[in-house]
Amino acid sequence: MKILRIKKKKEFSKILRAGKRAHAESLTIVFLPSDRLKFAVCVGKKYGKSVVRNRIKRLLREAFRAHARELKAPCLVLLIPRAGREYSYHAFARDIAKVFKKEKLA
RNA sequence: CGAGCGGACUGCGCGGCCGCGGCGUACCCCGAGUACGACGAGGAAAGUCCGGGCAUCGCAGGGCAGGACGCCUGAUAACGUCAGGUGAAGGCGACUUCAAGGAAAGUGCAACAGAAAUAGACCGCCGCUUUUGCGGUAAGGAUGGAAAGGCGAGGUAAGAGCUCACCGACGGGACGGUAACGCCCCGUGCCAUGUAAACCCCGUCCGAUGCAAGGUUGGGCUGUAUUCACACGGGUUGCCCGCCCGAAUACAGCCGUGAACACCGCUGGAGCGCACCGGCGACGGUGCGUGUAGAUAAAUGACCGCGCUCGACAGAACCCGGCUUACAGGUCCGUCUCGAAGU
RNA sequence: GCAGAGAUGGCGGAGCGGUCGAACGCGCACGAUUCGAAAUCGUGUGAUGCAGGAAUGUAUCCAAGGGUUCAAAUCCCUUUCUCUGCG
Repeated sequence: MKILRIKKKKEFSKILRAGKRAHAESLTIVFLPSDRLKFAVCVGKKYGKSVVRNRIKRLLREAFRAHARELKAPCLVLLIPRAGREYSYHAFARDIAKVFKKEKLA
């Protein structure tokens, strides 16, 4: 399954309006069933300087990529990290897997 | 050996594996396809504080207003930058720091204190007069950031550049230097505080807007209304003059419609490296070599192994030249400086 | 990315070279009024260090650091943070 990016503003507002939210310790996941597998990460200015924001985005993208193959059905996914002091790949990966299992997507 | 000063450089490395970005090549089921290949953030990419390129509006013509800079000479595309000097301040020294023009063009301001603040007599001192006042005086006291150069001697009723020496200031001249300025000589008893990062004066410079600039495609027709060639409307920098345009704007109807989109701008440029030549230097010239990010919800990460000093500040967004600020450490250079010891 | 504005007591917000620790309003504390409360009226009210039994006195502080000036919340420079506009 090809992994695509969500880019248009219309798609973002559609997910935020109709999607389902799932909360974990390190992040919040918003998802909506669709015909294609697409995702995006949401990292605004409140998370820190550009270096910090880029770091968070990379970790989230990598964590999602690692677990995306486990998904049964294609859907639109939005990853929103919880603002804090420490951000780690392992925490993100663990929580993504946990949410997929809990919501019976995987 | 210890403590410094100045300058230059560097900014974890190597291997494996799964991914990311545009580019090139190949293949196919031609599509936001697949495979392979080389390449892929910084010294500050930052702050946006200056200067340019570039682009559009315009025509850039003038005046006023406004802004920036400010010792001298040079470098440069340009600068508020850089280099070499001058002066002042600091350091034993190597060296470092400085918005460093003009206060006899004018205006303003200088609270409180103090007798008095750009002008003067409170105490004191001296003379006259006799209960007190009048005059002289800027040595001393007291206030203040500042009280009409400082200090010593002469002089005097007491004093005072009143006179003289030295220092300072101002004016003139000679010499050296492109110049800032330095140095020497002569003269003037010395017309007079500070502030120009207060207004200002003098000199030099500045059109406006910033890639969300801007360009390509983004349709055509009809009707109505308003304003208008005897100076009205619109545009032009804040204002005035002047100049430019001849049409502009709004609404309605019909067909057309991806449009907060796509492509261009978008990286070959005052480019980088080396050598030689000119120059104290900034820098310039010549020759040879080199091809080195270009995203747009926005590319560098995860895991494993090894090494060590255990990895700081930090992420390109049109491009350059500077400035400023942040930064774990490490390396190199100097007929550099001071101190100690030895010879 | 580009352009611009601001930061003053617990909060809002004047002051823009001297008498300014700083107007005014809100809040807070105490008092009056009331059986009690609200409303109203009056008085007071910044923080920290040092001295003092206390009253009080004194030094520093207007985002932070430096500069100009006799004197800076105010003028100049640098930094930090906050806010606004721009197809």
